[in-house]
Amino acid sequence: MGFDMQLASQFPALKIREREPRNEGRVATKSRILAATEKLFVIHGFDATSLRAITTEAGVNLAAVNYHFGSKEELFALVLTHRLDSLNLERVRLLDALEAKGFDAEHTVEQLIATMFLPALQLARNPERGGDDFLKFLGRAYADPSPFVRELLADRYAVQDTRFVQAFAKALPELAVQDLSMRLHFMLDAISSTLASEDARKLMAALAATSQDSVEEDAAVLAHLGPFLAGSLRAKVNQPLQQRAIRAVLAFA
Amino acid sequence: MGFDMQLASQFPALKIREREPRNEGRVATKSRILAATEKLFVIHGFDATSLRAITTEAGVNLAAVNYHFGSKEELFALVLTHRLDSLNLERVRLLDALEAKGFDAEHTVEQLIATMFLPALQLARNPERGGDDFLKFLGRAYADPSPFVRELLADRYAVQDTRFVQAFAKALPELAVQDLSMRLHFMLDAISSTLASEDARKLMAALAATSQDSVEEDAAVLAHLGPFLAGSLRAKVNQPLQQRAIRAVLAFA
DNA sequence: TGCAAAATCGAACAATTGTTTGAATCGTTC
DNA sequence: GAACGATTCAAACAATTGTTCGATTTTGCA
Repeated sequence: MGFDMQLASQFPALKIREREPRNEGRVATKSRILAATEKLFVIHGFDATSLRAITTEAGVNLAAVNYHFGSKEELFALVLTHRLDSLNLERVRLLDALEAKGFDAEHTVEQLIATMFLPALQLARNPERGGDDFLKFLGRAYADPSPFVRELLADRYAVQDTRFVQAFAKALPELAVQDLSMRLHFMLDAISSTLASEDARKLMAALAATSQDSVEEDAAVLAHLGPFLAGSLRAKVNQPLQQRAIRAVLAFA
Repeated sequence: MGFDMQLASQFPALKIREREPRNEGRVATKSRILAATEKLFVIHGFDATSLRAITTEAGVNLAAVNYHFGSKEELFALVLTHRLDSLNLERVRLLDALEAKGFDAEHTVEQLIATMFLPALQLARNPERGGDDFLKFLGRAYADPSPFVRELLADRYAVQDTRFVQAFAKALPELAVQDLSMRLHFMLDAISSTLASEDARKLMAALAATSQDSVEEDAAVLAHLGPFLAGSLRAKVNQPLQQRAIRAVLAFA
């Protein structure tokens, strides 16, 4: 799977032995730890997941984590970025392809939304890439109060975020940057916390259940997500009639 | 006061009398703990906030928490529910008032959204009720992985949630329950995680900054939030043209 | 003022945390 | 088979956690 190569490129400072692992045992220890980490972080978060819980789940010695990964934080960062980087690359690749081809003038927003979420949907259906467990993990990470986790995510997302913000700004020139920024923020917050929430994920699974093909599933989910999110992005601000309606509520407070 | 206390502890023989009114001492200890707890939970979350950090911040003895509140969990529950209950009561009261008066037929959704969020906006401006620190705290609590926190919130919100879901369902009869449920879920997730995020809160503050009056501030924020959220709730699903646009994206994946 | 109850205090508790150590074991190469 | 590095292992590390204890001080009411 070439995990060690990714490992080395992402964390050059990490102490990794020169020698290629030749037996199955070493690789198995590392990957068992990674699998157990992903599983347990999903459930309990970063702080509440102990190394002992991880090593017990993985069936390896406690010291193995520090030996192979250096520290708990490095382990966490590796588990997170390992899959997240490929997800983000795919997102940007898709955006590049769409921009090269040109968007449908009428549905640029829907297409941008589809571009943002399609890679995640595909990842969710592929157990090899972590499946929907990883998405849940990602959602948890977004909500994690630990400053270390927050900084890590901010770094990893900074680049691709600006790409999409620019694309949306171009598609919605009539929307003030303030409003666009707020709405995109809402959108991403909603998506990420939804990924972490069990019932919402079941709901989305139900939306896709009617379809057979996996491509059809994606299309079905996006057909529900897209208009909903696009509607929020396109809404006009500050219409006088709405203002009056809101003041009717304020009158009672 | 702090000076006298220091003197008294260092030289008990001096017996300095700080003639405080009866309960003031007790209440001061309790409320100082509550204030410190709110502040620190906001920053670090439930697990990562130690009782020692709380008691140091509050300037009280470590044992005071267990003496006055029983346990860390009970302290947390008290801090949370103390303010949350009044917030939810206000929400439902406002909903009752609006339903009694009758909604504007054209803007029921905007009015419902205003009803949901106005009490929170008012609380945010009132330091006596916790100010926006409490909202931030609430947002954190929503995202907390600790099962104890999640169960606590589920209990507290179950009742009022159904009230609003029913109201929205009545206002949006053409929307499938599945979709309404998903969209409301998204909306609440977005709001709660936004409350916990520093930059998003500044953004909302900027929206309100143009106004003088506090009522005008609320109106301004709701004028930006309302259409945005209402737009998402009202969006039509599954339009053929949008379907085609989405498939254009799928073609690249 | 005196006395019981309430409150505060320092100290220690047992449990758990991430990490380190040094010896034992395994696998590969000479 | 010997040597050597990589890996595993049990054990202990120091630090931090929530909680409890008994003594002391403060307070409220007679």
